[in-house]
Amino acid sequence: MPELPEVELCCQSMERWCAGCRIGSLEILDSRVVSGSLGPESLSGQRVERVWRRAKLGIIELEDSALVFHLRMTGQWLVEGRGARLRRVRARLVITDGPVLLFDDSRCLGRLEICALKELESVLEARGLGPEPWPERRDGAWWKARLHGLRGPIKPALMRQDRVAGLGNIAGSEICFRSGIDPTRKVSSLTETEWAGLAEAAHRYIDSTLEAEDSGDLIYIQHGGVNPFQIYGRCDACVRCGGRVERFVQSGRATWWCSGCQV
DNA sequence: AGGACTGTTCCGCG
DNA sequence: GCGCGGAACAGTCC
Repeated sequence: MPELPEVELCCQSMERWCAGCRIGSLEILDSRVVSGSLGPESLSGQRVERVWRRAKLGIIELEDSALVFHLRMTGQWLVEGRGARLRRVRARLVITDGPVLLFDDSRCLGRLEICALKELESVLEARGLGPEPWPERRDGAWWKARLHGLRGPIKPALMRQDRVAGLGNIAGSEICFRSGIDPTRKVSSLTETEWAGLAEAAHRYIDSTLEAEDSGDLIYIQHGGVNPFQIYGRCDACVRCGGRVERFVQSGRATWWCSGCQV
């Protein structure tokens, strides 16, 4: 469950489950998921100070070290023993006087990186991430400046982690739809009014997705959940004009759009 | 059987 | 430098 809103909710849950508690141990069941300058054993006995998000990364900050996780496509943290369907458990994080947290990831694309706390800043910096689009209010001028110089279309530009961090393929389609902008429009062609609308749409997309998904356990569409999005995955009629929603491949990723609403 | 999938990284081409 | 296509990672779901 991989974009900014899902990672944000994951970090909030992790914070509830383990902040203030101590790590018993981190057991790595699949060595492919782990990397970093420290080994898993270095986390044992340390208190969890906080869990926070940067782009699509989650950071479990401890007294002297940090566990940075990336869920990629199919990773998730689950509480052991709650009956959730497990696909592939790659690591177990045992919390003293707390739950056992499972890092479950069917495709094994997700990663855990362990580093010293004093290295955390440089570890994050090495990712080359742009600034956060949320929760701070960003205006049209900010967005225009962030994407300035890109010659391609707006939708893939929104997914550039080095320009604005945290937006993914779903967000790209959703923000274009909500702001009424054709996803194939060149970045350089957007007007001031459109930048302002895009800024508003980005913030509303994140807020409303958080609200829609913050109902206990997040269930993804293909697992029988309700589609919380306005355009993404909507094979049926457009929610605004009733017209036909189209899907096409752009920069190798699916883009959903309504030709009636997006100019 | 075959295609699609919310992410990232790498390579090659123009 | 830039953008894009494709592949890779590896598995599940339809």
